[in-house]
Amino acid sequence: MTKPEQRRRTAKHRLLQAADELFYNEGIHTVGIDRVIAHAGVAKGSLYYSFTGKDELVHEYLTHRHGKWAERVTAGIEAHTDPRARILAVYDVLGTLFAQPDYRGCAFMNATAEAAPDSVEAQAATTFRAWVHKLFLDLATDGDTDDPKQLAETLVLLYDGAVATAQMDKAPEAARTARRTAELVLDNAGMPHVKAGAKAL
Amino acid sequence: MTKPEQRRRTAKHRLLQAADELFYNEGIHTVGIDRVIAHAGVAKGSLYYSFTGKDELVHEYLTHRHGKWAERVTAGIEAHTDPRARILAVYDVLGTLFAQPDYRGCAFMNATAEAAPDSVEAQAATTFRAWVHKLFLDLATDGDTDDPKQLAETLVLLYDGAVATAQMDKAPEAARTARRTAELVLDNAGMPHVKAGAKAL
DNA sequence: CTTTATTTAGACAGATCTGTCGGTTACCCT
DNA sequence: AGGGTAACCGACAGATCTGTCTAAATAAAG
Repeated sequence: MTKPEQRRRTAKHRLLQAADELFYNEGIHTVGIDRVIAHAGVAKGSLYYSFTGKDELVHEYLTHRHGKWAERVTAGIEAHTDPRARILAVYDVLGTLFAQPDYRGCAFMNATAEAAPDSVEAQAATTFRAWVHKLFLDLATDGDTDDPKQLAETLVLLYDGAVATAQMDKAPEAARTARRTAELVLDNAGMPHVKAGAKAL
Repeated sequence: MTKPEQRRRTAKHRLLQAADELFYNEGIHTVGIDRVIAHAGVAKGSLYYSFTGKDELVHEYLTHRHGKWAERVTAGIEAHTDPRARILAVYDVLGTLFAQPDYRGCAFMNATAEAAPDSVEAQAATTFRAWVHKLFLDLATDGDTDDPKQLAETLVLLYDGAVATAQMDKAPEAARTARRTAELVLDNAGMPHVKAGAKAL
């Protein structure tokens, strides 16, 4: 709006981008739609033309966060073939996340913190958590261990621990701590070390 | 208020109690002072007579949470003398916390999620985190290990992981997962197992 | 070019939220 | 009894927040 430069993307897209930045950085309840439309450089009418209301905007914000994060994690995993390396890769991706200067924790944990039990936030958080669990359960099942389910639970806990510690203490190194501990857990579960190459990519 | 029964405790005390319940269960930004005074059965004037404003109420809410939790953890620790047992006791206390039906995560993590950088919430969270780190660093130093600092970091990560997982998945068993993993970490750090009794309390 | 979809600006309603103020009532201590 | 503190009630100001609406400008598409 500031300048009559040609409209970059659609209003809906810009709203989503503004919502992503503001909701993540400052919290969902904290940020009003006035702030969102101002940051997007868009009229208020466009928000209610593109979305049914703030709830839908929040829902799409979380959905997109989920999608982007899943892509990033999947890419990190798929760079390796060895089951053990694929698991550890998740914590390396976490490390790159924590290194971002604007890191402010998991969008779903933060949303849950201020969400009512049956809100869109809680809904999105539930499907996100299902994804996290499936992720680690699949990875753990690919390894040759006694109790992949318990292993997966432990890996999820290390994942959550890294995310929370990194946020609360502004400590990006939590990713390495989690990774180191994960290695210990994998050793204990009888997950074999890398045999040959697999440094793919 | 409902009945003219003799005033139970002071208005300030009831406000604090109401704030504790509502802020913890529903979030700080979500709950307005009208809800707080209604739940406390107290006039609005009493709030601004006892506190300078909502911020102070929030600050005292978090301070009291900190104090009560510290007491509880300390009590759990002091039931043991063996360094290893004292560390593991923390995760057992977490287990009793998660078992509470109203458990909704760490008040300080939740507060941080919706807090501005220099808010009272952020302030209280900082001193809480300092306490957590000192707690584990002291415990780790008491054990006879090579790198107590790194050990403490790992234990904090497991603590945070348990707290976060238990909240997100409504999974109280995360405490046992964290404890099990902590044992593994302690073994690896060369922390000796219980020699004799210490099953105090 | 003409129709349709998208976007804009701003005013407005209705709710809610924090904080203030004035006047009144109950309690405690001396 | 008297004086001060604590608590009450309710109304109000001012801000903010979600959502609606109108009417016009602009883009896209046939």
